[in-house]
Amino acid sequence: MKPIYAHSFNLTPKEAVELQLKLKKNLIFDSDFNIEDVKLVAGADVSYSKKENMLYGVVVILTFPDLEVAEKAWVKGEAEFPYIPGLLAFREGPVLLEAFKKIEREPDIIFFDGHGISHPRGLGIASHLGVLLNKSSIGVAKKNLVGEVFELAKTKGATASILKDGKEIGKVLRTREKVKPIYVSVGHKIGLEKAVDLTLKTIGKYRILEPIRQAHIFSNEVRTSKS
DNA sequence: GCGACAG
DNA sequence: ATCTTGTCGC
Repeated sequence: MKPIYAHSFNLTPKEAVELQLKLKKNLIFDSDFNIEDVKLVAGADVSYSKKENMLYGVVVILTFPDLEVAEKAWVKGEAEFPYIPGLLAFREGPVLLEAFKKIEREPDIIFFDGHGISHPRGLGIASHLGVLLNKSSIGVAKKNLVGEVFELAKTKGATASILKDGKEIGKVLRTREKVKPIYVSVGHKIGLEKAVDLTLKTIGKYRILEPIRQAHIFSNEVRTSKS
């Protein structure tokens, strides 16, 4: 995969915020995305070596709806931007984009480990990289970042709104009965209902959806064995 | 000023 | 996220 847009990630936090506001204008919501046409889904994640200050970005391609791993790519790169809530894409984006360049198969959609538009300025890592790659994307986080989260039933598949300024910016989703929920928001080129629906369809036997789970496992493998 | 704060 | 041991629960 190749990004259609490119920009420097070598920015100050203030410049990064300004860029987010510009990139946000490229977001497309609720396009004619069809879950029935999905053949391949991607999961992207990053692991970090504190000792070496290195990031390991990985992309895993899974078949859909069978969820079998079909392709993997990884890239090691120096962590040049600090972790700042709201600016995660500037830390993890570079190494993930390099990993996407190595991927040969074209996924129909990408799941990112982090938020989409459920973000202080409406442009989390899933939205940001979705725009640069011109690809449908969904943000799936394990913790909330902004907005008010409502209670949800204990049953698998239960959802509740994440509201900010009176608007629904994402959904909390229970992926397994009585297990902590995950936080789903639109990244790019898809609507919230379909994003939640597709996320639920990528749940295997665990709390975390298979695309992200496999990416997480793989990123830890490359960090601990191939470094 | 204070508290919150994806990975 | 990483570092890091044992421990509680299905």
